[in-house]
Amino acid sequence: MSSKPTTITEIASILNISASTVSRALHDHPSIGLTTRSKVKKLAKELNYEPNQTAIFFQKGKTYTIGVILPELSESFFSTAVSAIEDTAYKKNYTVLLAQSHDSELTEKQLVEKMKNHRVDGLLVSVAKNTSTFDHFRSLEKYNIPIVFFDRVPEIPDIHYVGCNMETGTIEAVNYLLKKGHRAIGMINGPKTLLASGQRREGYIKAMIGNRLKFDPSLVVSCDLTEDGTKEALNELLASKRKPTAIVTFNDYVSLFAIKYARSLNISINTDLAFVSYANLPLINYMDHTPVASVEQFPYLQGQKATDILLDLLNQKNLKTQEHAAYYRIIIESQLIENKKGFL
Amino acid sequence: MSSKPTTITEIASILNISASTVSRALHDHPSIGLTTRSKVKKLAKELNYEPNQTAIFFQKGKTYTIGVILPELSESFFSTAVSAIEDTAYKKNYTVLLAQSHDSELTEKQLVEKMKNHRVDGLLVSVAKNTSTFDHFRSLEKYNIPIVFFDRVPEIPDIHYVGCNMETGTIEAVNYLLKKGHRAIGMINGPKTLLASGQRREGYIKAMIGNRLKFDPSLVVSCDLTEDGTKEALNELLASKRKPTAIVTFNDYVSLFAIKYARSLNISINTDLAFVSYANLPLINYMDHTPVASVEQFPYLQGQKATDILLDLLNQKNLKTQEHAAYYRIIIESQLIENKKGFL
DNA sequence: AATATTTGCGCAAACGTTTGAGCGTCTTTT
DNA sequence: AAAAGACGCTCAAACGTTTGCGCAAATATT
Repeated sequence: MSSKPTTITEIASILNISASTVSRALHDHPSIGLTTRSKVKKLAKELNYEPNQTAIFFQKGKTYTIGVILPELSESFFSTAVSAIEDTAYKKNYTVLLAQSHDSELTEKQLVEKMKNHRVDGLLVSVAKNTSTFDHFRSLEKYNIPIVFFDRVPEIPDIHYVGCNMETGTIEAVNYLLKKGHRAIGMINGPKTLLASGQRREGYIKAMIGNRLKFDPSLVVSCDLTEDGTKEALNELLASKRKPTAIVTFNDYVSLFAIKYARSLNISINTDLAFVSYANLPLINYMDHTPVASVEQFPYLQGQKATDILLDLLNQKNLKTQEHAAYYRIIIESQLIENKKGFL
Repeated sequence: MSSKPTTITEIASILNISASTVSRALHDHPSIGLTTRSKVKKLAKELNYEPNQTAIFFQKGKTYTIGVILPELSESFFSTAVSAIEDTAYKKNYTVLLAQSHDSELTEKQLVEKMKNHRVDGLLVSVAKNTSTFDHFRSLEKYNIPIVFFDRVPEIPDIHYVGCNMETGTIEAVNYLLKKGHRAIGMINGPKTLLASGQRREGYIKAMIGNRLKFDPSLVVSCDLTEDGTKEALNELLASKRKPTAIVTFNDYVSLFAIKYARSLNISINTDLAFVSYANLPLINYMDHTPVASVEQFPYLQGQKATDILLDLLNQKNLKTQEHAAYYRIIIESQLIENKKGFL
């Protein structure tokens, strides 16, 4: 019934050769003759030999596991990012250990500890929205566990990351709205701890100034990304002197919260008040009242790049290249996508 | 810089005792005296000792990894199920190896092979929608790797599974519509390979007959769950002699596709044509035109139960209980949830 | 024909932990 | 006081693989 898997040693004893020869033969080591090599491979195939990964992991002192810590798996952005991470890692025989911080700084810290204990080879992190200290990540580097941040990148120096530059997309977004005739353009931004919030703000300012318009700080408010927070933010904007006719929101969820609330105030979406957002979630395809445009952040690409970088770092470590040249800072340019829905 | 982690042997040599004593002390083995035990634990804490998992995995001949194969991670149902699996597994020191079949039978087979090679201890599977043969799963059992199916459960005997009984929810759904006065109730069902499709059909029939209504087979059509397939199915229903005033759809996506298409035909949703669906996706909260009710399938609970069962099976295996009593068949009753939206 | 080089393989150690068996030493029982 | 038992610890093997080193035989170089 439960036939034990074949081992290298068994193959060796059957062929009356040493285990090391078998190992080398299977790895096409040049010092093994063609005849024995083919004999070994033939028998291995016959016996359905599969290398014992746990033994290899142990022997190599590596787990071939990369940890992934992100806020919320059920968010479409992250699940497609994970999908990319998974695909990329699998191709190089790496396994993905997944964990969600649920956007809590405390949980995030605990997870970092757990990952360390699990001896992951490296870590991919998208930080919780309110994480304010970053010592827990620094400590991992002491253990020689490289970290690559993606998407939610903290504003600290000397880290590897791949992020999406929100500035370009934001400039495009504001320009788009200006072209449509809007002048009072509001922004519901995210928490100030996030790099992306700063970029959005910068993009907003640059676009305004680039069009010889003055920047009105009261039109940019931040929120905590919750439904209630969005309501407050929208109230604030609607109460401002120059009532905006268009609003750029931090992401699609905020946008949908805002749209929902605005409709409850009998504001007609995209005629009285137009929305532009970020993320371009698939659920937008099902909606009736949606942002007129959305800034795509390329989650699959981000996940892929981040994993590539991490695997590269792990190889560097292998090669004992103590001085890795520099920090990877991959920036993907965001891109405004106009929302072309059917007639809905 | 890269301080190597402490090992049991190091602790042993510092205290001038044997490694086995240290190991036993840390595990509170009764044969170790109180004094040495506390000495060991104290030093272990000081040196920040963390057991080398790879060594333990290797030694125990287990990977402490459970594989998860599911169709699509980005579907909200599965991502919350994975969330549950992850949580449950982590508590027992298990790691989750994730893979997506993208609803392809071929990919699924390849993944099963990969999982075997990775020596996962057990497998959690939700099958691809068109998987028709199941030998690839059977072969794993020969290797003593237990499988627990969840949600998308194949219709084959002698398997462990946790599923959601769609019959009850469907009966509730049809009763609900009947109560609202509908008489011509259509159903857009899923592929016939899925157990859940049969259950929905059964529930539909039982509800009709239970209300002394005759069952009209032309009102139940199946579709492949794609947008185009949904259109076809809806066309078919609309063309039938008794044009339905309400439709029960296989899941929320199908429902939304159908609603989208129906609106394009100028059919007024929930007045001309009411929809009831399954899954109760969060995105429903953002929609304007949604099903009036949805059958909840409890993804978190399913993931949790399935993991519990798998871990239990793994323990049985440990205890060399060759004859495991029987097959786990956990069935969670689905439940109709009325869609109480604000004024939207 | 003698020396140098290559080719093909085996030996043994190493990775860190767990665990059955063994063995002194101290305490208890008769 | 001798036998029996409990206690506390050590020894050594085992898990499967990789890899530096060494050694013989075959081949190539003078």
